[in-house]
Amino acid sequence: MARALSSWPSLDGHASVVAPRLLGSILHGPNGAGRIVEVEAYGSTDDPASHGHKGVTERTKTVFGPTGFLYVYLSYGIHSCANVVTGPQDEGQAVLIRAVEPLEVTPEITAARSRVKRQVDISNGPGKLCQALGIELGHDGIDLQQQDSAVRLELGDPLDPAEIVATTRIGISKAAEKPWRFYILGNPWVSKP
DNA sequence: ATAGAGATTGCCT
DNA sequence: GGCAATCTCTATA
Repeated sequence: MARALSSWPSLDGHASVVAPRLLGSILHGPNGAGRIVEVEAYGSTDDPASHGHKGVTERTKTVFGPTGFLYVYLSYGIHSCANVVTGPQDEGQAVLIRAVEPLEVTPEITAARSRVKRQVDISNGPGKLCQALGIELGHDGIDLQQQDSAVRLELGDPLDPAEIVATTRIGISKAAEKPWRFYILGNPWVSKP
């Protein structure tokens, strides 16, 4: 039995495998673009901390959709957080983008993050980068591979493993021991080096 | 129906 | 360092 080929083969693996592969890639949003410097993997049935763990809901249906699509959810009822759907379709896996380094701090980004004091506070957190790049709930479910999407992903070459740090995830209580947070060693935009 | 936790952030003391 | 803001989902009645 062959299953349908993924439209984006390099993302068609377990989130914990795909996550480090996304480091160094460019995320484009309405306000500008940023280089991904920190991510976290969320699995499905193997990961109690994942939104996909308990099956499809109105909020999480995108996670069970095609690989390479954007999953945006509202965190604490306030902040948008952006994820890349990975893994075989219908499994409910995704990679949370936790921090980006802006390629250029555009006027739109500055306006969206006008209260920051330190430069890195523009986008060194999952809610912050969404606000900076202009990613909102309404972008949930769009195809990151399409060139004309409001939010899209430009895959870069895989980084040297020596540049990547793997450690535990932040802000969760379940499955907190899994080393599924990945960031670029020495990058100042990482939220918690 | 109601209560409580949650992949966060920013302002307060 | 503490805590409010405020949406979604789950558990309990």
